Amino acid sequence: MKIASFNINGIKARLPALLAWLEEERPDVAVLQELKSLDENFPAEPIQDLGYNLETHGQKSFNGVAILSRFPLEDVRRGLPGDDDDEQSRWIEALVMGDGEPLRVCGLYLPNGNPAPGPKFDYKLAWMERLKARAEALLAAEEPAILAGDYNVIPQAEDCHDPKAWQDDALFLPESRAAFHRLVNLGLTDALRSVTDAPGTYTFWDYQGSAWPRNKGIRIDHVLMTPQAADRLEDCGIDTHLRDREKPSDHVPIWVEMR
DNA sequence: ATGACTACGCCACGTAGA
Repeated sequence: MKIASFNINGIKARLPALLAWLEEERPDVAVLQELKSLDENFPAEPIQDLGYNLETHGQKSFNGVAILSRFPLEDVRRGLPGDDDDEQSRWIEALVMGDGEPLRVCGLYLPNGNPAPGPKFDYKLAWMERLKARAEALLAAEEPAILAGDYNVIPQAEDCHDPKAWQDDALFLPESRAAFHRLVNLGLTDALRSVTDAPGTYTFWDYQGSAWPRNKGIRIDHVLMTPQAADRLEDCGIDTHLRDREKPSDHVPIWVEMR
């Protein structure tokens, strides 16, 4: 089973690119971020026509997450628990009912947090505390689960082209990295780092300043797995080639192959 | 270097992204 995460930076602007990628790579499950669309405006039909069940959690203009699956989805939950006043659409999860044991797939779009310090950074750190609480519950269940998405955190210096350029950024500040490591240290596996320790492995390149041709990227899209899911991990990769296409997202997909 | 992209939305230029 192949599960992928892709920050598409606008479903309306990116539909052709998304459909082409789905047809080529044929992930069994995909979580999407930055839909920037209300659910009622989401172009569901062309995606369903490719054989995907679809669950969205959108909002106007910003944010927005979705799960696509060739298998039936059950127990779909929208919104990260822990703050009933949080109106930003950044979390969706569901049970993927494949051939074997059900797999819980969580799709997340973690807040950017800039400028830091400030209220947006406070929101980011509070959101990460809630994420940790949800992860603790998933781990306590001792079931296969993956948390995939745009984490907006550069975990370590080797995950960015120029650490100095990012040292004051909310994506790389010590508080953000510490919160990410507290999450992983609960007992989750960073899928990409379990298959390679190569530096220069990125998932995002800014549109500005020729960041892509100069490979001035950062690794901020991650797949974290509970032990029961990590035991089934066969491979993990990044579809870097999509960044070379017409009208690309500034992110590229990351995927895992599981038994 | 007062630069720099792209998507969105009360459709014009401000906000947000990272």
